[in-house]
Amino acid sequence: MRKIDVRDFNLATRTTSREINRRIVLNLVREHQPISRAELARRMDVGRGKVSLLVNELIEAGEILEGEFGESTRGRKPKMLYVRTHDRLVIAIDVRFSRTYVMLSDFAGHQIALETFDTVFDVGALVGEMAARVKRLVRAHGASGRIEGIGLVMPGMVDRSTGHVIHSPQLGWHDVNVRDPLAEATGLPVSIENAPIACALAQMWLGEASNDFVYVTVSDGVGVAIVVDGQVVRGRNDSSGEFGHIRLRPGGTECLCGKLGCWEAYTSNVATLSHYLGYDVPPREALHLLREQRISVAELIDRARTGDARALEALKRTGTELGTGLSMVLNALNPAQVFVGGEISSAWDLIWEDVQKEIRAGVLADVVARTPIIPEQTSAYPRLRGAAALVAAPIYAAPEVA
Amino acid sequence: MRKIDVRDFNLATRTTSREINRRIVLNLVREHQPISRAELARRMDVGRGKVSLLVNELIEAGEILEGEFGESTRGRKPKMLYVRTHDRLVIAIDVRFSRTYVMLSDFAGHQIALETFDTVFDVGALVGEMAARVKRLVRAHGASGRIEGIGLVMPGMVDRSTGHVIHSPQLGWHDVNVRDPLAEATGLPVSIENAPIACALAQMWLGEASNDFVYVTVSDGVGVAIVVDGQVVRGRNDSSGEFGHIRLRPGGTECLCGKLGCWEAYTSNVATLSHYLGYDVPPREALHLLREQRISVAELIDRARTGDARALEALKRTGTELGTGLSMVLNALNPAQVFVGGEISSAWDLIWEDVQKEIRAGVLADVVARTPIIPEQTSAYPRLRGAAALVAAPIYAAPEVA
DNA sequence: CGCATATTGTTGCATCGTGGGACAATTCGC
DNA sequence: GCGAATTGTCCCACGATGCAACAATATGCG
Repeated sequence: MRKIDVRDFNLATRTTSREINRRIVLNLVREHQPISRAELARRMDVGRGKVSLLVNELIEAGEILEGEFGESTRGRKPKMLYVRTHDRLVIAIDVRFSRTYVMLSDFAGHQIALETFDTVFDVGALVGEMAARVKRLVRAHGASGRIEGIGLVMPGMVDRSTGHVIHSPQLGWHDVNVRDPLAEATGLPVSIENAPIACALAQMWLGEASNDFVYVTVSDGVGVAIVVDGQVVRGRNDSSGEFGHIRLRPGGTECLCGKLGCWEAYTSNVATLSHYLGYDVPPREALHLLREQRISVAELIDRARTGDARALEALKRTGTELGTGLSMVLNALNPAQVFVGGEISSAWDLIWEDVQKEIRAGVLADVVARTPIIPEQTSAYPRLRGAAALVAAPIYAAPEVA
Repeated sequence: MRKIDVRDFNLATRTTSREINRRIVLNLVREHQPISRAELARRMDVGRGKVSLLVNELIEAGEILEGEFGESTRGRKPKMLYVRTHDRLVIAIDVRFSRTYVMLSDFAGHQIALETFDTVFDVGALVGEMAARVKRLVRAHGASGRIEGIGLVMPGMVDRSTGHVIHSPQLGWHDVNVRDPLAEATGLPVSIENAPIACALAQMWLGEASNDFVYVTVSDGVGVAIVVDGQVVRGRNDSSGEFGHIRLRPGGTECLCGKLGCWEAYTSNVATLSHYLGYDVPPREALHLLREQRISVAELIDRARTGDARALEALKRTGTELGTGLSMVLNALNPAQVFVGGEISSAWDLIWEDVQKEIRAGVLADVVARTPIIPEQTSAYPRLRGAAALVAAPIYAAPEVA
């Protein structure tokens, strides 16, 4: 039951019904491919006549295509339908503190080629480097299809509508327009998003997520993307999901944000490192060690697996703190699923007990404690898949109505 | 940008476009009444012809009505349109621990008559008493219109779809069906909801709320209703918004829920009382004092206003804790507005500085600290208005599409 | 093979929606 | 009294759904 916003509503025009139904068909094909027209008609509970019309329009538009004939126990064999993905290409870019990743993928997020380079902090230089890589990738592997756009994941706070990076401590940027220069340099449309939301979009459009979930990213900091009813919750100032800066302990450890006792200060990669090195290492110093790759969480996990008791202890401590924070998220939002991304997820078998124990202790109701918590490995490149999803999602999203 | 749920979608039928546009017209009239057909056409950017059709259908259906002629600088005088509310009546019921409130109101939430009685904890007796009051109110004041339904606000966790009270510590109920017996006893449709969500609905449909906000109720406990994009966020187990049981301090004060250090344990009415009486009063005892009306927060506020320094100190302490918790909510959701309901809101002038100070300290970005925090007086009967909104809202809500 | 049966996909028509312009009714200014 | 502006209604072209009939195709069985 949704209230209509009388200052910003969408009237139904003559073609609205058709658009809605066409989009539903497209999504049904996406989820159930291969699927026949008749099967679609059964699932949608409408006549095959209308489905044929809608399907033919989608084929015309290049959204879906007909494949081989399918099997049937009796009667005419169905012609199976697929979403067209293999020859629709996407450039996905993930800018991180140390390195920038540029991937060429198809519309389903399948990797075709991947390049990386050292991130440069000057806007012009960064855009130039990205554009050069894009052109090279397109020249080398772009023959198999059309490039539909660029999805760009930036660290920090971004304004999706203007394409500006509003604030990025990692890059030292304030209100920098990166979308338009990149679009101009490449001639491709660019969508920009921050990392947690991109990861959430990847799960929603290319993964296994339901329509109401939360994606927690654990890296230098801790970010949370909130998805309600299939929509990302952005908040009034594009700054929802800052669970990382909710205070876990009054007068606790100093956080990179300057406040004391933030959740992030106990469970980020920086914090994990601090757990290992001992608390006399201040967070900024631990951050520098991490960034200069003198030590990494991945290495810590290696050490823990090969018998380093202190490393294991540090990870388990992070797990405990992670569980405490997750119980906050669960209490606040009661999502259907929680995804956890970041290096720490590859130590999930080592820390899960500790995570779970804290969740059980911190959550109000037993059913909520049983919310599925799903680790996602960094090796799956969730950020890059998210960048790809940025380009694909608008094609499949529901039309805005009423 | 919303993802379509392929397991639960709504096809556009032949009449969908009309329904969408009719509902938009209804809401425009609701917000801008009195308004003419021509003005509607301008706001909607469509021809007056279509608006006339839609308006006439709505008049036929009894949703809106024509009033007197309006003014215009030139040309034919417009016939003004109004939402029909005065002769559409609603029964609003608010069941609280000590007393139950039964109100007869019109569709706009305007009170026509109000009765109260001591809450009885036996389901049958409670339903009987409620039904008797409803019948009496309808006999006495119901001549002016048709009763469209009953909105019932229950303390604790409710399942809106089944009409069951799943868990109510205040009443000592577990999984009790209260909706169907009341519907049968009165012959009226009954909608059931918990208190925070009802208050949020009242603000959204009868008040000044935007489409993305949060309603914090402070009473025996602390509850938060979350509204995103004009929709209430219920969560997987109908238990979202339990910010009250996020831990503020490890090993802190015992909460009524049994855990230690919950926000609720520091800012509920029970907590405020504890601040006044001194912390050696355990929460259950403070709760009993409150419930037996040996002392109330309203009285505490009176004392503070008449020079009782300890009372003022207790309130300010509650304000500080309230601010801490609100900063959590702001960090987590970045809503456009926050409403605060409960007895404490009538001491807002006394505590606002303390609230604001904590919000400033606890929130990550300055803009977020400037989120409007709006106290709502209990004298406005937000729960009862919410109960009324329960009946009215489905009439005005957007049709579910795609 | 010949035929009944079942299934898929297409076509046609009735009905109901928007889109847009012409038209009558009404009021004000000159 | 007349022109101009404004409101509300009417009408018709076109687009979308809803439904049923129809053609195409495959299987099973005598």
